Amino acid sequence: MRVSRDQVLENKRTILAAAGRLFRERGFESVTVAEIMKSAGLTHGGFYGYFNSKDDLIVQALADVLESTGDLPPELMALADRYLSTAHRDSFAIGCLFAALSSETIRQSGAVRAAMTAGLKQRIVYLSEITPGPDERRRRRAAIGTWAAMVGGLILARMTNDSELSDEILSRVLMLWTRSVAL
Amino acid sequence: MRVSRDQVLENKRTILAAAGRLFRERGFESVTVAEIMKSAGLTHGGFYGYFNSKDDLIVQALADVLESTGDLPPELMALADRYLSTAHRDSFAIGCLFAALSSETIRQSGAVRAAMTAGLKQRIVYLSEITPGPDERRRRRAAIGTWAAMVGGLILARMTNDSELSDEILSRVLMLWTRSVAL
DNA sequence: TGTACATCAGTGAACGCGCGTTCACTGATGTAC
DNA sequence: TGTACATCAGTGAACGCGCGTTCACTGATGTAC
Repeated sequence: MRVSRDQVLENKRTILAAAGRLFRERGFESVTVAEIMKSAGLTHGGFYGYFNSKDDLIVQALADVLESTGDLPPELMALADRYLSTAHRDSFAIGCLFAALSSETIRQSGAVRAAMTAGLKQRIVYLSEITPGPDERRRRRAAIGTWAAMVGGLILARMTNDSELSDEILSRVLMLWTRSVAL
Repeated sequence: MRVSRDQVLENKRTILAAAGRLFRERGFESVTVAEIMKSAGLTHGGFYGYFNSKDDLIVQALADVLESTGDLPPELMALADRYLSTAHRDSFAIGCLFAALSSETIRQSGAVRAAMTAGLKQRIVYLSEITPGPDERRRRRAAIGTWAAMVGGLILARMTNDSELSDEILSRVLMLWTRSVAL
């Protein structure tokens, strides 16, 4: 059942996208290779034609998600508004990789952590650019603080099973640093 | 090989402490029941005399860690200084539960998430008390923002495998909100 | 352009292995007299 | 207080099950003429 070369390329993209979604939804460990392949419309046996191991897939899937950042708002308020929205909180599968997988990444291989680190650096640079401030050092410092608060807020809002507290965390984190940016 | 009732109570404490350490170090899934029991000086077969399941142990171990908060500094600066220290970043096993397990907790059972939520509420209340501010609403809002930034900062600092960036995140998050508190 | 063969992407059964959980057994602790 | 028996915490072998990974096979694609 050989398929065309174009089909191979498309299959790889499909597998990576499925893995990116599933990992964010359920974490690295509980998602199986067979599930990912099925989600991509294939059987598990073909997996090792595309990747050396599950770990190899994780690295490539993370890089894939981090590269295709989608449409980031070019303005800080809009970005924070969207990032700290209940919609983002409730959509793991297509949401922020850091909020979904950060504490699991800690225990992954060096290659996985390197992929996440590269993405983190990109985001800090991007945030620095759209953050107001008198000079680059202070803009970068503010950007790191903002990013930490947003990621931490989203993670805590997702962690709790008390929906009222969850909403409160999102809105208060947003409110708090909105004011500090306005200063 | 029956043991005394006092020994039973002590064994349970030992098991919970070992589980608390191991889970923070390596996550819920990759730590095995046998490992936990061995770490407590017992064999795995005895596990189900103490707990109904691994999930039951997770719930109890989290509650155990969250109750024995240890010695929290009564002053905000000291707390943040310690929380965002490189020492805390590098000691998973005895460090903050939220930074170590937050994104894994999201996928756990309702009972596990409830245990973490209770701990989260306690911390927010405690932080509100030691946070300066004109009224309670604003102190609580500041406390939630501070906590989000601290947890997020620690998680991102642990996630990256670039030690320079990691140090930078810790120090800049600390610096940033130190200034906002001082305002 | 059409045909014959070589290549190789995908299939699905099978493999080890490790894990959570169960269970018959052991022997020290607790109890009744 | 001392003795005889019942209890039950702990042991370690065994069980299913699911997972990552391998492999012989299939048949459509790509290539050489």
